[in-house]
Amino acid sequence: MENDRIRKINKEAKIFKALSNPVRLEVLYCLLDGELCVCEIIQKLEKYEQAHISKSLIKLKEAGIVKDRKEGLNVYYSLSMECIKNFILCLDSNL
Amino acid sequence: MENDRIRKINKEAKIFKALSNPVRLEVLYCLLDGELCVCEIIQKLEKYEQAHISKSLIKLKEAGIVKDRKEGLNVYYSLSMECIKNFILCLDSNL
DNA sequence: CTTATATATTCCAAAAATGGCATATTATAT
DNA sequence: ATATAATATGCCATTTTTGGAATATATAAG
Repeated sequence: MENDRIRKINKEAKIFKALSNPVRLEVLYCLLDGELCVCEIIQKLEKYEQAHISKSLIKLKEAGIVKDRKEGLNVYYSLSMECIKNFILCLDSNL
Repeated sequence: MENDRIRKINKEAKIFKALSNPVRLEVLYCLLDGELCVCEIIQKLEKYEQAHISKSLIKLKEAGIVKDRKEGLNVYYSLSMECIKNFILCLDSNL
């Protein structure tokens, strides 16, 4: 159906929108090598506020780019799309 | 230098931002199979205004995603990054 | 039950994106 | 010089995003 195509495009647009912000990209970079808890990401990106990083992760999650997993007090995030990592690395080597 | 990293991230964010809009994505889809002039894109996407499509192409161009080539009255646009097509196709098969 | 730690949420003003409409530019042909 | 076709640009009201500061929630430990 034509509507499927439109739904797909909108979903893709949402993915790209989630990636269109430098802070969210930095957060994503942190996850390229594997799962991290929020606190570890906060340590790596200390220049940003905790709330900012939390919001960034949630936006990435809503777009389906990362998934999360709760363990005690911590929440662990990791990439959930193979495509994304490849693309980021491809961009990286071409910019 | 650390600044290089930041410049790179900002450039990537710009690329993602350019792709974060459904109309611009539809325009990009038109170009996946090769070069087209603006008038051909307008025909394919007749539901959108000419000005809207023109602006979309320019935004994609500013992000470095497409390049253009003038020939008489026409302007031909085409993809300028290999990564992008691969990523779009990968997304497409996973959504 | 109180405290501490990790993470998420709310509120909000400033900044940026969106898209419609009108208009401008550029190139070609007559 | 004029007309026409293809494309780009400017203006602008509306919507959306951004990020800071404060606050809330959840889990664990004492």
